Amino acid sequence: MTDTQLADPPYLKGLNPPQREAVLTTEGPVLMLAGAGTGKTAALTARLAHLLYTRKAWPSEILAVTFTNRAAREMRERVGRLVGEAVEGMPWLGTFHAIGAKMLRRHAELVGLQSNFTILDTDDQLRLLKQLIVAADLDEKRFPARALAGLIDEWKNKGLTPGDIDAGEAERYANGRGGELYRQYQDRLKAVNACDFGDLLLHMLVILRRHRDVLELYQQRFSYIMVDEYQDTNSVQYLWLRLLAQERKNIACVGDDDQSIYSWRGAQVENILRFEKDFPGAAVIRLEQNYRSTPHILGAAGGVIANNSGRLGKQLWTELDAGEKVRVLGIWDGPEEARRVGDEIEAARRSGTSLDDIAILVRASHQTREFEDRFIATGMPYKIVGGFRFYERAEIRDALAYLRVVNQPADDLAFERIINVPKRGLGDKAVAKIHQLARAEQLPLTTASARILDTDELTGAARKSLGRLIGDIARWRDMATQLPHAELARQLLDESGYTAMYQAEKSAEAAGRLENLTELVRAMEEYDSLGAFLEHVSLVMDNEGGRNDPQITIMTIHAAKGLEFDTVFLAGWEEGLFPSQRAIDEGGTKSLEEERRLAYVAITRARRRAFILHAANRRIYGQWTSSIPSRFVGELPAEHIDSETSMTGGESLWRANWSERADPFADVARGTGRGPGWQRAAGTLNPAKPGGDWQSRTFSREPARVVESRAPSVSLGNKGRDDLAQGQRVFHQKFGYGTIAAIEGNKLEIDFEQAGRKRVMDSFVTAG
DNA sequence: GTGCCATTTCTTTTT
DNA sequence: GAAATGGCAC
Repeated sequence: MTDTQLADPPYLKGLNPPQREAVLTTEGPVLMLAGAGTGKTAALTARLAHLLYTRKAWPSEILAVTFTNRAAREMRERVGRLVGEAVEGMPWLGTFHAIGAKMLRRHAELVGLQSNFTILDTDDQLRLLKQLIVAADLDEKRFPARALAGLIDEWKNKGLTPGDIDAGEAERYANGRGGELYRQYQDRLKAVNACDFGDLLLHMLVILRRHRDVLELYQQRFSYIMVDEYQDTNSVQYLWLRLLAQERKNIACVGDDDQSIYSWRGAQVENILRFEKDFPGAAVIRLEQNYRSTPHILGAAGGVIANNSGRLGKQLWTELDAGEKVRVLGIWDGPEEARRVGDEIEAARRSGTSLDDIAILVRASHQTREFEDRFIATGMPYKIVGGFRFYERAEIRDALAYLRVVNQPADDLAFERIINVPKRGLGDKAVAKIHQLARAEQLPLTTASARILDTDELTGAARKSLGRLIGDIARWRDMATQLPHAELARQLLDESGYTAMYQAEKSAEAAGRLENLTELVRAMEEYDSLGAFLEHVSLVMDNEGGRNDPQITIMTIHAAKGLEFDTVFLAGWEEGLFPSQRAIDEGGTKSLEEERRLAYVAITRARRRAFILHAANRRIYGQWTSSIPSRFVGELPAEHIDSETSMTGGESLWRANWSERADPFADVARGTGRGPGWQRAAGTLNPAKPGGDWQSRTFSREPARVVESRAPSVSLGNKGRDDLAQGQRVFHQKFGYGTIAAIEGNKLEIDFEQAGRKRVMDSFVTAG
């Protein structure tokens, strides 16, 4: 044993030369090109440990960014194992969004927010946008909120504020009104002291650009910057990093261009391809020894990805034994796929593989269902990662909305969500009135509600129940300062009648929802404050509720990135599903190459055994449709796979349908008009069946209905009114004409000709 | 204002 | 096939 080995700190043990180089090259820019399974995380964590161990930096001086919460958690754990307690002091290890949120809370006022701003989820975001679309007198059918949300997200990912949107960009929504709506949306967010996911990064970028002092503060603080999955950074993230690294240039980025699968979220593979230009003199280190997979698995994955163009190119190699070939199974339909996977899992379990080492990976989250049905029937323990997540469940979001209203009075979206849940007789009419007042006076909905109670705008029942709600909220806010927040949540759910609502409903579903609420309250106990808990919830949509007995993991390929399993089942490798129809129809080669990278990521998750399945028939939108095997199946090198089919009539029927065609994909690729490809594929399967009916259905749409003008009945600025005086005749939507008897601030006492004397807000009347 | 039934749309992928 | 929306009766 040599001295150097003796002197080696523990974190260098077992690292190969390039990995060591990556760890020890601490100064200056470093690009680590790390293929799948090449020990990238090991190198990254060792690097972190090295910086701490050699006292080059304090834990709080290292910025370490990951993409997923899981990756952040894993890194924290692994670093913890290497350096112990010190990891506790690493406040800047996390996802881009978590770090963005943390910074933004400190500087919120610079972009017109308060530091307790709410982070909106997609649901809130869509509701808000819908309101704006309706207010702008647009047909929400023709211009769906989703489309606008996607566009705004895209802009934010590019680092564009409303001011940066030119006419050409704005043209992409509602005949050029996209920019205007974007601005309105941002204004509304500010008004309710909220921001969306994109804002966490965009606001911070704006701040770093505009405020030199803030930028310098962080440039000083972060002696070292590390970025995981660099190939998935989008423009804002890139600009962010470039600003922060500009001074010291100690930035280490890790990535693999072959695993770039987030371009739909604005990721720019170019960022990684351009790194050496951005940071001249960068050390480029390649990790090419694969420690994860057998040669057959690597060969299969390599054969597929080789069909892509413009790759940086890496030569992955392994010392492992050849192992088993990848098995390609052609089966009849979706249920058989689930059955077949279940059987194979049973067999694997009998031969000693733990269920924890097995994963089923799918392209789209709805595919998990088929497996769930089967596994529930056979009693196979499984867990679904992604898909429907804990914090996205309706009851959880309702409960959170209550807490948000308590935590942040201006949270209008949360208030809207719970105002009539459980039902308390406050329907559209009442809500519209509150809205009207809130808009006219620029008030949060809760304040507007309190004010409207002073008037006769609302009738008996509604008024009473709104009064009670507002009173409750005030009381809960009071309680929040005294009670532990979990206890507050318990009482709140009780007193609001929310739990009672589900208790009254005696279904199994309701029981599950109540359980979820209990779990929510339990989870809250782990956080220091209500604010901290809500922050966690909005950034981490998953609840890592601990279960320890072995179970199979079912998840999307996207969710699986960065993970590995002994045995992996890749389901649904059919044209139209994987690659997805969208990719085939719209994105051209670029999208198809991304799908192919997804296939590459999928295969390389496997350590020892991989199964690839494709079904001939599948139910899509509730209709049975035929599909042909994915082109990626055809790209698997023959020497690395074993194919079999369980189709009736064996290989022959399969061949009769597909193999005789020179190019089985020609029909699909050519297409015959718009519409889902499986329908086109079905058409080619069954030429006798006319393809016209669905087409005519698509095109014989009735002309879009003209939406009635919904101009606000009262259009007022937020200034007090100087057009009203005692004795003046005024008009009120509900009470009709009347004469002002008294004015008290913005409250009016009016003698109505029909309705008698009432108190109303001035914003509800027009000078008559 | 609420509840029930008919019609329509929808499926990528995540922070 | 399901979930969300829209129309209609109570």
